[in-house]
Amino acid sequence: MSNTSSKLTNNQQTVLNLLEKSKEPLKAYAILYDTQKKGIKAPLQVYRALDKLIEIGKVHKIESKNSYMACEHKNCNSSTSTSFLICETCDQVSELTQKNLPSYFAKQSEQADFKYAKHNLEIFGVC
Amino acid sequence: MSNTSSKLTNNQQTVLNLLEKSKEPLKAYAILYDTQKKGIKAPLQVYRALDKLIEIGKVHKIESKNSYMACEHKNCNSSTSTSFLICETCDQVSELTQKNLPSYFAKQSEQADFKYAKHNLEIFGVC
DNA sequence: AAAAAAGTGTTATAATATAACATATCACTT
DNA sequence: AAGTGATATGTTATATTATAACACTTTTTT
Repeated sequence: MSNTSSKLTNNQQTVLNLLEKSKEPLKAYAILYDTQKKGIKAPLQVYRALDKLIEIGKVHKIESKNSYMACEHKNCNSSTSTSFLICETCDQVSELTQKNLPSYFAKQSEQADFKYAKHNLEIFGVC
Repeated sequence: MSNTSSKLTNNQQTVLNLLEKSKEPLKAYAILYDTQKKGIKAPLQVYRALDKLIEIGKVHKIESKNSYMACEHKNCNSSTSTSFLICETCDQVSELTQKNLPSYFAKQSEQADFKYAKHNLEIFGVC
């Protein structure tokens, strides 16, 4: 079965629903706490759901915060590059949607003899 | 005393020396292990040294790898933005030195009604 | 020398994440 | 519809990463 059409399992859907309702990124153990009533009982169940959701591009990890957020883009189905705007005042995170970032970074990388594959960009500031 | 002229303490110098010798970024507990002969015995000693070194800009954290590396730039004394080229083949990490990245990101951010302050960029590929 | 600031050493513990394994479910082929 | 392989689950235990708290020491400034 291809990733892009995969139906989510119960645990995956439970975690995704929670993340989609949240205004800020959530930490794994916060997700665990908030999904206990839905039958998720152990960290591994959360991490496994997150792994899959990240793999299919529905969720991104914000590395500098060890937090996870639902992808804001409709029908996203890739888990490659990510670009975030992280508000240091209100903790909200939004995605920067710049189609040309990869090519820009590819060019910059090339000047350093480096072959660009993907990136993670975290911009901090105030929204 | 100003940060820029601060002499390092023994623990700080020990950790910095190790990072400067290393070809790849090191994890905190690897640093701990490698500095035991120099008298560093507990995780906190490592983390405290790292905190200070990061604060004065001598060390950067690579968030996606929970690893730390010495800054490659001479006389670096700031701990603001960081930009890395991370080789997925050999695990080496180098810093991208692009003076114009901050202004580029500031411009991109502005288009999303976001006030840029600093950034962390991690580019993955092959060196 | 006194006071303030920064760093140390130590123990304990918090927070984040994965290993291992037995079982169950899914979805495709025949 | 049964067999098969891939994927997901539930569970316990444990690994990895990082900080809290506290008494003490050293350094810097006054």
